[in-house]
Amino acid sequence: MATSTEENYLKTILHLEEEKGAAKVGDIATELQLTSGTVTTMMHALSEQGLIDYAPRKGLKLSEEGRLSALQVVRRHRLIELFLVEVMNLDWSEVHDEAEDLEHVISDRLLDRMDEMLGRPTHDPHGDPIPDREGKVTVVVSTSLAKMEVGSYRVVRVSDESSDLLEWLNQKGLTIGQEFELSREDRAAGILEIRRAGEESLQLGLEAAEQVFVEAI
Amino acid sequence: MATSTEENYLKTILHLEEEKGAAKVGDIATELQLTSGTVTTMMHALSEQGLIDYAPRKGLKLSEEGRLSALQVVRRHRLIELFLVEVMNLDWSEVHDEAEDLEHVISDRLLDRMDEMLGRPTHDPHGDPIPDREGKVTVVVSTSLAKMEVGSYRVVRVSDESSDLLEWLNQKGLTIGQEFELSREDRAAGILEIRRAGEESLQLGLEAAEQVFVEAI
DNA sequence: ATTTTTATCTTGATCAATCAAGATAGGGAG
DNA sequence: CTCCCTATCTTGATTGATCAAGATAAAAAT
Ligand SMILES: [Mn+2]
Ligand SMILES: [Mn+2]
Ligand SMILES: [Mn+2]
Ligand SMILES: [Mn+2]
Repeated sequence: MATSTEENYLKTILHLEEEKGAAKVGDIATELQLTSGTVTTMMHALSEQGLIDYAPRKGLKLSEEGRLSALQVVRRHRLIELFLVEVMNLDWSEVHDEAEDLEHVISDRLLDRMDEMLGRPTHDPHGDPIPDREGKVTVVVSTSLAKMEVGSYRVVRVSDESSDLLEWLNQKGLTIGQEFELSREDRAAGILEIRRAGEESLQLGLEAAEQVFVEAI
Repeated sequence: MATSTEENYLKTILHLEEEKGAAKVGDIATELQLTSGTVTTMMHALSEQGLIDYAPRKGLKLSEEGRLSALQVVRRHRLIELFLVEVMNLDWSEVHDEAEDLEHVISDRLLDRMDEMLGRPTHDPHGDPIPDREGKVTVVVSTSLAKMEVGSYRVVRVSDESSDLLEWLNQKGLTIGQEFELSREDRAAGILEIRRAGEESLQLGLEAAEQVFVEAI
């Protein structure tokens, strides 16, 4: 089996492929906070194991086997996050780091118990889809709030990387499923205004809005 | 902080000190399935960090700090085991291995949630005491069933090392708290006979009885 | 077509954890 | 008092993961 280090590389490559179409050595290094030389070395190792197709200097991509492995890690990560929120009552802002470690040690047995206990859920606390045991993923259609025009929207997904933003969103009640009106977009000032029935209006910066994904309603 | 490898060494040393009075390099090697040279190297590292008092060739023992660290790992291990049995509904025969890994990655935060959820328990599923946050441990008084004479007893603790034995005990209803009568001890043949009201009598070998700890009633 | 830039690669080194093989110290046997 | 046995130690090597510094190739700029 892949070591936890390798699992983290695979997850990062999958993430970059989904985000930017392809994973480059430099991007992997940035995301994992490593030097590119270190990443190059690991690319050889992963290639050796048939987890990626790697042509030095030309590019790399997950092999079918690598993609499945990566999806299994993502599945573990997201199920664990949901478990921590639903069963352990931790806040959605504090489960990511914990899951980052647990995802590498939890047994299939225990994972299945969690899955069962949670009723075979399809989405994690941040709105990300949970791959099923075969690696199938429901696509979540959504656009970053930062790109939207004035109108009515529903929160569909939130980036789980910034704990601070998650805390703020939670405090303001901007959780998954929440509906609201984007009442003003002041691109020059980089500020958006959000309004909900019976609530005070809120302002948030574009950088924050980048992390919130919505669908029109 | 100590690495998981170091945590496992500390736990083993604590175990040996409790079991045999002192931990020797060779015993640590046997228990962790390593060569003695490897253990010697780690002894220098642990000594360096002030976790053990080590005099080459003379002996070693946990320092106060090392003892507390070891007890924290044991606390994590046992709380996790209990959580897996009580909350996750895993069998007491399958939680040890899982806890062996989880004990090194779980956060204080999550551990405390488990502790809270379980009602600040004092004993794990096998009857072993759970050290409190300060490392205080309730002593469990018990003797191995293998050493007992015919009479009435209550199961107080069971070794958690043999998954097979745990499964068998569970199937026969010989769980913690269970009372029974030791009706025959045939030392020559290495067989003990156990009887309970309204149940068929059971036979078990001395090696198995070694692992079951009881108190007279 | 050259030159320059820059991402990627290679190399030599380090650190943790480990083993195999051989050295050694100390407690017991004679 | 010497010899020997055995547990413990030391040494040299390996593997995984990493970095710093320098080499190189492909793309971009001139
Ligand atoms: Mn996450
Ligand atoms: Mn991780
Ligand atoms: Mn255990
Ligand atoms: Mn362990």
